[in-house]
Amino acid sequence: MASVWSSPERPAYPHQALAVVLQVRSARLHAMLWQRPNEPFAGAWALPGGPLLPEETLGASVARQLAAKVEVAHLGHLEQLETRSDPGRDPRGRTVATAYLGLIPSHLDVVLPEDTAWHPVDALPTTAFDHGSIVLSALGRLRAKLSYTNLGFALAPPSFTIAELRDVYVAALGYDVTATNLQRVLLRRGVLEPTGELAPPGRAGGRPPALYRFVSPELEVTDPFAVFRPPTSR
Amino acid sequence: MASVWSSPERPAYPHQALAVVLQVRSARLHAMLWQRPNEPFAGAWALPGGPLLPEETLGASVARQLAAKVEVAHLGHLEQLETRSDPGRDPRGRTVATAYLGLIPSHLDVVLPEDTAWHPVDALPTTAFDHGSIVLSALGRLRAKLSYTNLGFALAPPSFTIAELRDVYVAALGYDVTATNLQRVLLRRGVLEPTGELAPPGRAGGRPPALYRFVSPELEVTDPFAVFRPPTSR
DNA sequence: AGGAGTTTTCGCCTGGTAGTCAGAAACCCT
DNA sequence: AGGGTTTCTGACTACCAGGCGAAAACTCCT
Repeated sequence: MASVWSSPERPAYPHQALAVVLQVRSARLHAMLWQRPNEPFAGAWALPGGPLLPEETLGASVARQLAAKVEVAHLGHLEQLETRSDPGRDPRGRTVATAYLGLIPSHLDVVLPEDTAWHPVDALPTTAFDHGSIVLSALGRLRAKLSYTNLGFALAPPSFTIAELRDVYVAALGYDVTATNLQRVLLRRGVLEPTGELAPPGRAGGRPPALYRFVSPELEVTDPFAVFRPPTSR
Repeated sequence: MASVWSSPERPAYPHQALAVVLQVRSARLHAMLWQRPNEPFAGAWALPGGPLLPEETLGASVARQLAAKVEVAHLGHLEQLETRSDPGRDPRGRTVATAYLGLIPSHLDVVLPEDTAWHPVDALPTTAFDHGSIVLSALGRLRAKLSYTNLGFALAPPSFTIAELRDVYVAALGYDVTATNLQRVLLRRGVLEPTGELAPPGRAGGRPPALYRFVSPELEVTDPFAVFRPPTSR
């Protein structure tokens, strides 16, 4: 055991950082994928990513690789997901990959390179390597955190009406939610606050909706969901 | 970007698998650590772990490294935590480490090697590298999952009284919980079931408590805690 | 054998939160 | 001015967690 430390061994394997970048576009949740020109998996769609450099953290590596695709400043959130190490995950030889989850607010219109495109997560094309299952893993993480954190800030525009926010949540969660509940819950938790302004009504008329914003652009757990929580904490 | 795939580059860095193994002992939550004999961090306590071998998954690697310390069959649960990649985390040179969380049921009396010992998590000794913060990360994961999954099965004996189970939860969570609530909640969720047997009362007398067991030894999410859940799911 | 002490078990009550629904409010268009 | 549309607000219901106290079941001591 100590030998590991006393002689940091050479090899290991190429380590790459991958990113599952998600955005709500046209009321559907999309993942960013690029199409592989070469074997293996030529023509299949893969997650953006690349090798970890000598003096780089994984987080910095992901950000650097993504810079080739999008404005990194557009990322509303970036967090580590999991590390895949199956020796057979790349037919050419062993690689270890650490996947990240990246989120882009829905109001940003991202210009992608030629080989890269958005794909609805509920209708993914043929994917390369284990990237399909990594996308599913990212989806699970996003959906869980949307419910018990304020993570919505990373998917929503700077300000929005409750109806617009509802569309974002419906697309991301994949099931219907009512605007009434969304508003009441997020307001009580202190996740949302009104800006004081109103948005113009739609062309069909209707009462002008109030505009809201997320109170904090930092990830916070807003529902402790600790069922055996101590009496004083509630 | 494609170059990454077409020529799997050499270097990368030594990749190791680490494990935070936790067990409730004498009503306190303990972490398994071994004392480093050499520099750096000579005398400090470190997490068990070691290098990833050529044909090994990270999960298998962790299990193999732990076999040097404990019976792997004793592990009630093992899951990946996170991957640390800070270039400065090892003063001798760069390493990347993937940490796992391992749990051992409280009734097993694990015999540890000479250099290895259990330490209460609320009074950790001086730790090596970034291992102290990794233990804290594991703690957070355990405490969260105890509340919304059936993870307790990995910390508790095969059968137990509610009072015994309460002691395990109190130790693991770090705060007081009432036996009444614990019983009612876990029973309603279908996590616990009575064995039908009774345990003998303590030496002071008292009503003989019923024995319970966890219904499933597999990790399951028992509280969807999805606040915006669809109507039918409840 | 009976009573005191101990521990578990069960039922009731309370408070807080999510889900539903209907009506009021505010605006556009004809 | 009135009908259509959308948002907002409040009331009602259901469910669940937390707290408390009484009843049950047992041991020990006298």
